[in-house]
Amino acid sequence: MKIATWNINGVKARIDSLLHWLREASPDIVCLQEIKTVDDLFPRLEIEALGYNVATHGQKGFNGVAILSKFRFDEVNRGLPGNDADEQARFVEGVFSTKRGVIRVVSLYLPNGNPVGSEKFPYKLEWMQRLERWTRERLELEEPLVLAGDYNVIPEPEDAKNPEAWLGDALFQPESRAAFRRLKNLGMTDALRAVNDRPETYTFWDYQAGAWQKNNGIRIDHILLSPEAADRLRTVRVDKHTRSWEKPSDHVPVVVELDVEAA
DNA sequence: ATGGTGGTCCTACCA
Repeated sequence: MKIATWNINGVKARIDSLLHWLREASPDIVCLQEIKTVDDLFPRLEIEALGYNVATHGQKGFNGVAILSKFRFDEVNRGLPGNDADEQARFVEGVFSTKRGVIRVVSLYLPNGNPVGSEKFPYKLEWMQRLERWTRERLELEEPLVLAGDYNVIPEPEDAKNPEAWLGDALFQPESRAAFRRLKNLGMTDALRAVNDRPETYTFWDYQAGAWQKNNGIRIDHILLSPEAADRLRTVRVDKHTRSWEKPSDHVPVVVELDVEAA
């Protein structure tokens, strides 16, 4: 089973690229972030025509996440619990049947948090605290769990070409990095780090200042696996070539292959 | 480099 995450930075602007990549990569489950549309305007038909089921959690203009799946959804849960005042669409969970129990897959778009010092940074940390609590509860189920998405966290200096340039940024604050470590310390495995030690593996390059041309990237799109999922991890791949396409997203897909079969 | 680019939606806001 191939499970991918991709921040597509606007599904309407990216639909041709998305369809092309779906045909090329043939992932079984895809977690999308920043769809930037309400559910009714999501280009569902074109994607369904490729054999995918679609679950969206959209919002007008900003944010928005979705899961595409070649397998039928047993269950869909929208929104990260724990704060009824939070109206931002950043979290959707899909549950699927496998030959041995279920697999749970989350598409998450963690708050950016910039600028540090504004109300956006504590919102980011509060969201991460809720994600930690949610994950701790899900881990009690002892099921394969995949938390895939744009975490907006640079975990370590080696996850940036120029780490010193990010010192004042919410993505690289000690508090953001510590919250990401707490999530991992619950027992979650950073899939890419588990099987890939190649230097300069990034998932985001800014549109500005020739960042792509200079490979001035950062690794902020992560796939975290529960023990039951990590034990079945086969491969991890970053589809970096999509960043060279016309009208690219500033993020590229990350794909894991798990030794899990759908029912 | 108090800029640089891009998406959404039409006026700024977000990243």
